[in-house]
Parts: sequence; C-alpha cells; structure tokens
Amino acid sequence: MKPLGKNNVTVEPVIRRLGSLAPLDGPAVTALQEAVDGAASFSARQELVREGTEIQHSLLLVQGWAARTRCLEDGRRQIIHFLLPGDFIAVATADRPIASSAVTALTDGKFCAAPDPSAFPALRAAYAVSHALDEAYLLGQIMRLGRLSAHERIQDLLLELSDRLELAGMAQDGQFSTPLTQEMLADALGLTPVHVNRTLQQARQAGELSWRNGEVALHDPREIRRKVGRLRLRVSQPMV
Amino acid sequence: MKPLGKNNVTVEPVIRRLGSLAPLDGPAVTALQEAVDGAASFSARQELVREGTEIQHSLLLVQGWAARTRCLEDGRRQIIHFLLPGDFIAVATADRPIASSAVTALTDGKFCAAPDPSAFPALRAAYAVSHALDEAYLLGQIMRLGRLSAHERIQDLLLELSDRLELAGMAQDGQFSTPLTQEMLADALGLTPVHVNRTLQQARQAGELSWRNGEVALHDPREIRRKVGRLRLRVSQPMV
DNA sequence: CGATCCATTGATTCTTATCAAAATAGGTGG
DNA sequence: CCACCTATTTTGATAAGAATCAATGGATCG
Repeated sequence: MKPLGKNNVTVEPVIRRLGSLAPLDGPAVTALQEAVDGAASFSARQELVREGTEIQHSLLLVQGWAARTRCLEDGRRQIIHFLLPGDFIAVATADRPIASSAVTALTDGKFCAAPDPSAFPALRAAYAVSHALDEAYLLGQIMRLGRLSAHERIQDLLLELSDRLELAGMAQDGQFSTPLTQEMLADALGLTPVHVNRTLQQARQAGELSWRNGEVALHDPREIRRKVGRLRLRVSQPMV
Repeated sequence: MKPLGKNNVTVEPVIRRLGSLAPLDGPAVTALQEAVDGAASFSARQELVREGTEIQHSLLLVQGWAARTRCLEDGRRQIIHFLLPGDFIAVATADRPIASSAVTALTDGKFCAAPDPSAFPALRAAYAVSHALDEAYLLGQIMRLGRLSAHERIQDLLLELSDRLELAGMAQDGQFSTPLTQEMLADALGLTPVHVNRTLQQARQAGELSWRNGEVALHDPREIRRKVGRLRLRVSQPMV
C-alpha cells in the first residue's frame, strides 16, 4: 500500500478528494486504498451507466474523466455534469435506485465500488459532503446555462473544474490539465463548438486564460470568481 | 378532519400528491392532515428559505406557488425550479443542512412541517420518490436550458408543470391554472420577458396552447411529449 | 382617478447558430 | 520515415434567434 502524508504527492486522487471533504481515519483510508487497488478499467466513449437502469453499487471514479449526459432523439446532447477523479459516478440509495441520466466515459480510466460507509463510519461525512457538492454543481450549471453569456459560461465552468480538481490535488492556482475537447465543452455549455472556439480565442487574446495541449491556466481565478459573483460552497474541513 | 376517498375531490393537494407517489396508510394520512391543518401562511414575494442558511425542518408546500432561485449581483435572476403544492420547500438531512438556493414565494400560500417519516413509515417511500423526482426535474431543467429553443423550452416546462400538478390533482389533460407571469417564465427559461411573450403568441397562433386569465391549456400534451422526446420518470404506484 | 403591474408592439442590435471548408495535430501502418 | 487517416481546431460568410430599448395598452386596486 502506498504511503500517506501531508507532504506526499502520490496519494490517490480519490483519497485526496474525500479526505479534503471530511477527515478520514486509518481504516477509512485503508478501505479506500483497497477499493482503488481493485479498480476496474474502462475506455473512452464507454457508457458506464445507462439511463433508467438500476444502480447496484455506489461507484467512485478513480482515474480519467466522465460525464453525465442526456440526449435527444435528434442527436442533440447535453452534458449535465463532468465527473472527475474522486467523484461518485453513481450513488445507490435504497430510495433512488434508478439512474436519472447516463454516464459516459470521456477518456480511458478506472472506477471502483465505494466502500460501505456503515462499515467505515469516517466515510459517511465525506460522502455526505460529496453529495451536497454535487447538488450545488447542478444548480451552478442551471445558473450558467440560464443566465450567463458564452464568455461567462466558459470562465465559470473552467473555474469550477479548477476548484474541483484542486480538491483531488490535480490543480493549483487555476492550472490543470484536461482531456476536454471544445465539442465536449460545447455540449456542457449549451453552445456550438464553433462558438466555443471563437469565445476561447477571445479569452486568450484578452489574456484571461491559456489552453494549449490540454493544459489550462486561468490567469486570474480570483477575478473570475468576483465577476461571476457567485458564492461557491466552501469546504471548511482540514486536509487529510 | 376531511373525509378521504377515491371519489373525493377535496383531498388536500399535499396528501393527494404524496399518495400518488407511494401508498399511504391511515396513520400517515392522519399525520399529514394534522400537519396541513396547522400550516403557516406566507405572502407573495416572501423569502421562505435563504441561501446558505441552515435548514431546521423539512417543509411541505401546502398551498400556493414558490420557486427556488439564485441571483447574480447585477440583478440577473434564475429560477431553478418551481415549487407546487405538495412539493418539499426544503429538506433537512443530517448530511446536508445548508440551503443551496433561496426559496421565494410567488403567491400567497401556506406551508407546514413534513411529518417525521420515522414516526410514520409509510411516508418514507413517498418522500424518497419525491426527492428522486426533484433531481429528475433539475436534470430536465438543464436539458431545457442547454439544448432546447425558446419555443421548445416553453412547451417542455408547461408540460412538466401539467404533469406535476396532475399528481396533486390540480391539472387534467394538460389544463391547469397558474399564477405565473411571463416574467417568471422568462426567469425560469433563461429568456427575456419580451421574447417569452412573442414565443407564447406564436404557440397560441399555431394552436398549440391557450393561456388566458391564468388558465393554461396544452392542446396536445402527447404531441409535446413526443417532440421533446424525453423520457420522464414514471410513477408506477397506485393512487391513494 | 391615479398608480401599478402586466401584456403587447415596434425597431434595432447583438449574440449565437449554421454551413462549409481549410488547417493542424496525432496516430497507424507500410 | 513517410503517407494516410481521423479527430480536432480554426477560419470565413451568412442567417437565425434572442436581447435591448422604448413605448403603448389593459387590467386591477385603493
């Protein structure tokens, strides 16, 4: 098993993220590490969850990116939410056994079953915060699509991704790497790929961000946060 | 206490709706009726829940309409979701004590505390289905804002409202009465009031719907459902 | 009757979509 | 290493959709 510690940069993103959301004790970390070690692989474009299907187990995304999507018969597609390492791909509740949207892999990656929180109580709080954040992200997406301009939508989404990746130790200061194409971005933002392209170019020329080779850098995350003026849920707990 | 029965048209919408979602036994119905009898009043424009506030009790909307909203500093407003009689205004979970959006009353009305499901087990299933539907509505809203045209958005939203009101016994065959103004509609649909007005007129002239005096009639709900081509969560349980 | 809220209309501008094509990059097999 | 293939980004020209600004009408209410 891999070593753990505050000065350790090789902690699994899943563990890093959940540990950012709530303090984890030893057994919880061990259980997560074991789950991660037994993770199953998937490949890009694979449908990880089918809409309307029964969800048997809660699943964690260990590596790679995915998206919750809904499609219309005429081919229009909406990405509801991006799923990043450490996120829940699916949540099995006694309440709500049916998947309300599909989950599609955007890259190759790995997932594992989420350890049962009744066996590892320290996980319960982390899972709860994770689910609360998920709802907050959905509301953010609605605000974005309903009331922000193309330019604002892009900035706001990239900031959200930066914030979320930072929880998993995969972004610092608005810089992160991403497998997103402009088309995926368009599907998430309710825009056309062409318009995303043009808007991105404007943002680059305005010096607001750079994006080359899958490496994104938001030049002034604080300014974006201020301009979009939206309060984000804060996570007050200490890191693992 | 008011009488109950299948041929009874005076059942409280709250009871009607929850009974549509899952079978209720006698004690559950009694508890709901008592809660409703003790309902508190609110008036239009009142902020029923403030964003970021701790939610103490789960609350049910007994009468009147409300909306979950988020605002930007510059005044832009997004209605995330309309709340109808029988809906939960707020859900108190041990997990998620913080309101992720404000709730504003759109009309005068009444609300009450939701009876504790641990005291009335029959309510548990109804509450669970209600929450599952809530998430589905959010996803529907995202699809609407991201990928539907103004014309489609209006039709789709009105259809959703019709379906939901029907659960509470307040709509039949796509006909219902509503306190919505075109401005509220605009805030929900990510459009301007002027554009909503024009789009509504086109829909009326096309014979798709009528809307006079707060009375809406969708002339061919089935056709709308087909065109927007979206699967809605079905409720399979029998009526109360 | 004035005040207010809401629906409606017109004229115009701005944003974003559409259609089509070219350029670029990455990967594969010969 | 090159030729080819595919996916992605970029560009240009044009059209459609929706916003904006401003004003008028209609109702309702005290």
